[in-house]
Amino acid sequence: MGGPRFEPVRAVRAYERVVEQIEEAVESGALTPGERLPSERELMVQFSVGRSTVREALRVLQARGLVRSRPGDPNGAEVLPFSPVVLKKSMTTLARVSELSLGELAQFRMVLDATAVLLAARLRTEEHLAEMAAAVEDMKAAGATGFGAADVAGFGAADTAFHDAVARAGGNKLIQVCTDVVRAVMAGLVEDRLARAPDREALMRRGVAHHEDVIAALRAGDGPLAARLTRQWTYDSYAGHLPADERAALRALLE
Amino acid sequence: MGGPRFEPVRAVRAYERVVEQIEEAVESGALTPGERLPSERELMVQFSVGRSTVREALRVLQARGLVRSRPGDPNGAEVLPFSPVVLKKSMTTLARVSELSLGELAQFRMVLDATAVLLAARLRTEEHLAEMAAAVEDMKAAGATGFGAADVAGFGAADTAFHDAVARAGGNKLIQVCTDVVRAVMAGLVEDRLARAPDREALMRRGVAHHEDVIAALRAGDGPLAARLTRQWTYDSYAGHLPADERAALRALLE
DNA sequence: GTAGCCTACTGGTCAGACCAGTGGACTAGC
DNA sequence: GCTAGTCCACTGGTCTGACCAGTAGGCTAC
Repeated sequence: MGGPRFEPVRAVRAYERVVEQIEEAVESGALTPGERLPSERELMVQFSVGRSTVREALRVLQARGLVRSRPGDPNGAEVLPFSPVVLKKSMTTLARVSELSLGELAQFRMVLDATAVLLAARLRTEEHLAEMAAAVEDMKAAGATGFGAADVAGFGAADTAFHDAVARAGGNKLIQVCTDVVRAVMAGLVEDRLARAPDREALMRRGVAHHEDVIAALRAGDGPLAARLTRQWTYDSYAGHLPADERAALRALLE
Repeated sequence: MGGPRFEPVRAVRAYERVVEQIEEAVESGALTPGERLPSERELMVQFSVGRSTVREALRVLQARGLVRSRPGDPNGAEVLPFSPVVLKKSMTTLARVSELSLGELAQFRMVLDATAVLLAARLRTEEHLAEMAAAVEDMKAAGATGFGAADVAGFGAADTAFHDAVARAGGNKLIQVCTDVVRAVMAGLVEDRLARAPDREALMRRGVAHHEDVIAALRAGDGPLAARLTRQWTYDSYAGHLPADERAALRALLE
């Protein structure tokens, strides 16, 4: 302990203080989603700063997904409910600049998807099961009409709906958001490969069968079985796209 | 298919196009971390927009963690390496507004930590093991000098260093970042409870023993054992802070 | 009663100005 | 020759004032 510890003085910009105050109001619940902020000209009076300062603050808040502003709107900026788009954005950035490999994404997803179904086996309701069944029906429909690009997209949307229902049934919002984000990132990496796969018809059929097996396991309350099925499915889906070392690592997670 | 599909025309703001171009340059690697952007006045010429537009674009890029600008810097804004602070920020927001419970965080962390050690058992090098051992020594040191608030903080820092080394050994950057973020969020939720715990001395001692067990398992290459130890440790650490239903869900993940 | 216009707002953008801070060039002193 | 100090060109941060296009609600004329 050598005397008083000085901290570097950090110039705190005016717009940062504006951001802080509004952010605090939103996160503390003083401003709820759907409510409106005062107009920029009103805010510049309340904070006694210039309009450019207000605007920069609003830009930051918008980038964080807290508010949205529309030109011409007679009301001010709208407070938004939380949405994972910012999380998705930063995770996509992480994937791009950190060069996340497909294998790392697959590991992450395999583990979290398996956890989601394990939890869902305990907590699922009939409504959840019905939603999953409906999603599987959509997958069948997309598979029945043909196997063009639109159908592959529809199949993917139904698949997402299925996993979303599972994640909600599991009751863990963090897992729900993260698996959703990673699914989107991975879809961006392999979508064209999948759409052009010559055996995509067989793949889709096996996918439907797999999801039905999972629903059956969830209905029976057999979490470990559902988790095993999910892990195996993830492995089967991506192992073919991975180099040998990443494939081995993924296999190690199968248990 | 009913005729051409019209998309809603979205007014694309000028600053958004500026953001896009710079973002693309950064993510594609045309601009590498440490490089400098031109000054705002130079950018406003290159993009032929006003300075406020340039500034709003830079604010957005700064909020996304891509650049940083300092007043008075004769160079322009600096391109930053990826850092998980934005990810952490949005996950913290998720935790606050979505009311993520401690149980959800614990589930997430238990599963990912266990995965990290499982992978680390396969891929760990002697350097990784040495780093982990050093972190454990730091934990011992923090525990030996006393049990004040500063020592608890030091203990936590060493604990973070340990888990960071494990995650790096596992080779999955996504898991590394996510566990780090969640650890920070959870620490914010329970730190005061932990610092005031009357039995924190015993807790810290058991923590040291646990981490040494994990290192031994990793050295032996026994991933499943290391994973089991990790899960159990997470459960023991947080079960006491959870309501009954969340505790039961967490126990279900122990396997 | 309704279609259309009018108007008072909104946010988006620009131009220009000033300030405080930075860092490099330049210079005076040793 | 080298250092300490000054100076200056330039930076980002902020404010002012202005204009435009878009929106919504009220008003008017049919």
